[in-house]
Amino acid sequence: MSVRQSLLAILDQGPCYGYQLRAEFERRTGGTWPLNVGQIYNTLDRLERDGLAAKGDTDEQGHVYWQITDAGRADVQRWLGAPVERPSATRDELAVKLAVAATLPGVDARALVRAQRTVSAARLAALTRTARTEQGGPEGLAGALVVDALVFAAEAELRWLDHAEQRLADQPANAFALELSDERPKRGRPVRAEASAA
Amino acid sequence: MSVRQSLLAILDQGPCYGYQLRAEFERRTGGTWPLNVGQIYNTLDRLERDGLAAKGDTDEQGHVYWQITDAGRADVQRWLGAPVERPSATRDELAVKLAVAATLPGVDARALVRAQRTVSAARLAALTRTARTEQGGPEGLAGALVVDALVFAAEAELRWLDHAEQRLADQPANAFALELSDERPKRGRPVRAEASAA
DNA sequence: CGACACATGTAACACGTTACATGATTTG
DNA sequence: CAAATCATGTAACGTGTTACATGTGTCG
Repeated sequence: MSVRQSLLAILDQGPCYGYQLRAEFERRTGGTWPLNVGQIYNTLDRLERDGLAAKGDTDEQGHVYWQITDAGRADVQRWLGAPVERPSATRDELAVKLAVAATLPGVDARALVRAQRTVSAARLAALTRTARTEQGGPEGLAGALVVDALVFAAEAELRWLDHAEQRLADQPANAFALELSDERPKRGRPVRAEASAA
Repeated sequence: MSVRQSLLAILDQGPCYGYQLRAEFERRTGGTWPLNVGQIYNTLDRLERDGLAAKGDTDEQGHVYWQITDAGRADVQRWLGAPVERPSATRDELAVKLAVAATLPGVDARALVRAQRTVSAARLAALTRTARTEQGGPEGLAGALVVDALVFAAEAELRWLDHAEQRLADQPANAFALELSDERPKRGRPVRAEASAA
């Protein structure tokens, strides 16, 4: 969703052609997330399908310019006006993995945590290095913002891993282990506690 | 990817039927991420297509049991053996949005940050409340692990938002603003600095 | 000329997600 | 009986992602 919305927001600044949109997106996000060009045209087609953008004129140089529509402008305003809501928290791949792994009887969860920690720490170090290298100027500022977000997230990941190892260490070896539940749940209407309305 | 892999890892514990898989997944992740049942059957079909699981026998009660295959077992081992690698950092929806928004001339980025902060703080508070309520026992432990991950992430998000507001406050109002770049990049082979190998 | 970047586009796929249809079973 | 849950499954869609085909213009 964020690519689509970002491209639309950029289109709101004025007509653009495909390659230009990619350049603008990468410029405004510090080049942290490279975009496959194909995705641009893809997304543009979908925006057109949804009536948020329209294929416009073609340059003397052959550049195909796209324009935002009124509906698109409204969509951008809605996007910028509303905070990002994570649907009961986006599933975090690492958290899912660790939680599931910790409940598997045969798995050494602590080893997993330690291995992950090494990788995550290396990533944080690399990010910190990047953060120091960030340039000045508007583009650099935006880029710094993004890198900071990644740094903060990486730090949180590390803290969580340490915290998780502590928890695992506090418990006997297989305290998290879960066998497959054999309970055959009874079908049918469950027993309700008390009377409901009317 | 995490749902798919998790289901496969659970299947590695023994044959399961659809509903059971959902129950196991939710049990092992503290019920934090509810799963639509349809997705289970969907995923099972895809696992079968990829040769990682196979449709097995049917119960007297009509339960359709699925089994993991050898290839599936190998896949689980690979999954558990390798750390989670974020492809140059998964795009963070909030970071993208804020970075792009900050570079749009007409947008009040600080207001955006403040609005987001309110929402994020509320989420953190709710999570903290959940964390306190977590139950004991293996399931509770796994659930606590997950909630902790969310708490750490939410804290990082808040810290980043504050940090971002600081950065925005330090700069003159439109320091981040970026016009559409008018540079028409020249086509053709770019000028290389020096000679390359061979 | 050949390599390479610019530029547009198509086709397919992956995973996740939801809506819907169907039926059995149990309980109020 | 009616309602609710358990249970299986189908069909469609959305975004993101990649591979591929095609062509143009420039520079060495």
